Amino acid sequence: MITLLRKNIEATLGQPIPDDMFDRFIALSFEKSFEKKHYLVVEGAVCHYQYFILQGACYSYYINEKGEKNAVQFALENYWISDPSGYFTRKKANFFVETLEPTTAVLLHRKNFEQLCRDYPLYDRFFRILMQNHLSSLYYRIAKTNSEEAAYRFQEFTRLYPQFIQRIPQYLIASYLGIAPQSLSRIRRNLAQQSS
Amino acid sequence: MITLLRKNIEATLGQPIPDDMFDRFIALSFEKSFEKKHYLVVEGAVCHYQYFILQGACYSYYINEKGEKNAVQFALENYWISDPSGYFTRKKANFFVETLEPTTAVLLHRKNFEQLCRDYPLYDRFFRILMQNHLSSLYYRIAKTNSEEAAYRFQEFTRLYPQFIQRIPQYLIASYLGIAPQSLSRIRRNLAQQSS
DNA sequence: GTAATTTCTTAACATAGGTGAATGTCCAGG
DNA sequence: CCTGGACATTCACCTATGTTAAGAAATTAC
Repeated sequence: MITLLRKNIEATLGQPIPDDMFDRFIALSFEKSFEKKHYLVVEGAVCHYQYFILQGACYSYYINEKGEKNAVQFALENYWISDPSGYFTRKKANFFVETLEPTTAVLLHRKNFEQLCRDYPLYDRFFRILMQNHLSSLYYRIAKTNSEEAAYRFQEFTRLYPQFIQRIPQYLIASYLGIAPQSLSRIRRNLAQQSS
Repeated sequence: MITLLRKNIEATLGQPIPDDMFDRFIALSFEKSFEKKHYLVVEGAVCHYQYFILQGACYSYYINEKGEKNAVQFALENYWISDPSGYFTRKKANFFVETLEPTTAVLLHRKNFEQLCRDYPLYDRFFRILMQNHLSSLYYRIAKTNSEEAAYRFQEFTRLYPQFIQRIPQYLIASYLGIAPQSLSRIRRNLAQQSS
């Protein structure tokens, strides 16, 4: 199952990596399984790990003043997830990360992440590219969120992430899109009627 | 004026850098001035440069199907701006970048950026941290956009970026916040009445 | 298998924010 | 100094989405 990680690194870098380089990653990380509804990261606590999902599903979210959950990111197999600002700055996490299914992940501690980058500068590059990709998709998302209607955003979401639709509860998708679950229900109904 | 760049790098890294390292940056980049309303990046074209603003102001935006401009990012002195996905991937830019004032910037070509990272791995780290910071603020922005009302978002914007309010036209701030310029006008009036 | 809980749907009503049009203000260029 | 264009404001009206509440459906726990 761990070969998924190697493939992820090589695909991101656009080149194969030597065995010793990958072995170093394995030596500095470890695999762990979690039950459904387990908190990987808790808001306000320090977030020590970055998670690469081998199996399962989880999501990060933030709770606003009114106490509403707002999904920020989803992660299935082959995705990385963490509290981006907390992990890198060692400050308190802004978001929660919680499993949606029984989940197995590779955990990389911040210290080991830094060690890894020192040992193999190619890992510095790997994480840089990972973040570039992340950044691009976030900009795209912001642009769409600010300028398109909810129905369009939902269609775009199903087009880009068809796997998510199957495995993630609808009320979380609604909050990811910035709308109420009832509104998403209504939108789905309208779209279904139109296409029939 | 170029010392602003050095300070930016050192502040981001959290450590001073040796002279030869900074000189290498100077050797691989160049300074250029632009008039107001000049396009630094054009959507659909390849974006070769990353810009560090020494003086002036510019913004990136995207145009949706209806032909509406949507501000994505603003940049004043001491800010970096580019088309994040186009610059790194060599693919076509998604966004425009345009000056709002006469602007002087340091231009770093993608090839030289890569050279720089090869010559000094600390630059790899610098750009990684730059992106981490960028990523954190984008996540924060998404979370707020999806869960807070426009009036709150505007107040948050003025709190975080008071300098922007002075120098950036209101209709662009409105589009950055995801609302119509008339709505921002209304919001400002309501806030002014409340506080008096 | 049944009860308890969580998620989804529907409907009626409320409201934030969009739209279009008119007017005002401020510059920059001739 | 005048004029055209860009930006900001206001208003009246409209629509997408939020809200509240209820019940249906699906999932989980015992």
